[in-house]
Amino acid sequence: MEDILRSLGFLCLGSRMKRMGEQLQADTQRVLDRLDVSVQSSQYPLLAALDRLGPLPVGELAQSLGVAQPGVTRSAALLAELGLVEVNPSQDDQRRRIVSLSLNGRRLVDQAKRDIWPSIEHAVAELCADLSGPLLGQLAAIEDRLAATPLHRRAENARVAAP
Amino acid sequence: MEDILRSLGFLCLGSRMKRMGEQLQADTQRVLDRLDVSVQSSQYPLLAALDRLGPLPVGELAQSLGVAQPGVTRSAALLAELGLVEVNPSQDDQRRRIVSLSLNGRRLVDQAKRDIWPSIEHAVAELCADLSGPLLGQLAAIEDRLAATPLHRRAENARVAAP
DNA sequence: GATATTTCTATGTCATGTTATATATCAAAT
DNA sequence: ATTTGATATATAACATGACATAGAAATATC
Repeated sequence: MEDILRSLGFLCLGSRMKRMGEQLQADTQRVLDRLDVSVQSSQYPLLAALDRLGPLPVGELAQSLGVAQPGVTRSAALLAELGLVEVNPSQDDQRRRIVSLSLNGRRLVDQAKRDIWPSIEHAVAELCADLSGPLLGQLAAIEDRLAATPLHRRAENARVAAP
Repeated sequence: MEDILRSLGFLCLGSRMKRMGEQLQADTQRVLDRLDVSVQSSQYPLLAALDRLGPLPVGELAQSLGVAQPGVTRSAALLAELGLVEVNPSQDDQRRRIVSLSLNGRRLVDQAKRDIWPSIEHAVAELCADLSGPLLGQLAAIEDRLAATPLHRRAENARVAAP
């Protein structure tokens, strides 16, 4: 069955990248499910940003993540519901709401950094290893590799192989 | 302001590709808006598939596009609402619903193929031109180029430059 | 100092993707 | 021929992205 997005080349590159991204996120989800916390894989960048940059107001968080502000407002509310982040008004500017990791959020991130993220990173790096040449070719190669061995299986192997 | 997805490298490649795909789609939308039809850029792959492969049942269309079947059911219903496709039961198998371009859909695709798609394809190709090396580097270069000159402006230039 | 403007966050609406499941039709098996 | 199972599509429920805009708070202007 012909893959139309691939056939269309540059014309539908946006759709194709979005599709690949969703695929990668879904596969990543399966790895993350080992942590018994019901956080979607798409929420981890926000947690990672807070881990890396410290508490941030909503707007700056949105900028760091490269998404629109309402998305951050909603994600933060969701994660606050789960008890992973706290949202507090800023001292000096009452308009700003500062998002920060809660104690549980801190624990989750630390555990993920130790137990899960390295194997994911390793699996994706392997997925993209030894690729060269034009972008479309590399994307096709990644799609083919993913079809042959899904990411979550690569991550398992990485975990087994790790010392 | 640090771009977290970029900093995280392989770990959040999925989120990053999804973000880039959405950006490209949004930019493409602005080019497509010249056609006075309210079709989202994400619907064009479906139309292009029908143009390229001819009438197809829902399931095969989903496979060709690499998306789940319910998405195609919904998109087809939407495009049928707009009068761009027709959905008819198959002769030999009453379970199957065959999706095909309507007369208006045919017209729209022909116009897009003539007036719009070439400039989009050209703009995206230019965006990705002269890139080499590892994937992450190429993605960063594309992000930088897009930030410098959005795709819709590249497409305009392409249109002006074309003979 | 009152008013106007700007800035920041929240909310409403929509688009589009997913999974799980219901429904309808076809095919197979007894 | 009737029942059983498989297959195709539709629907429901949910997640997450965008944009537009409302509301609150800060800042600027007069």
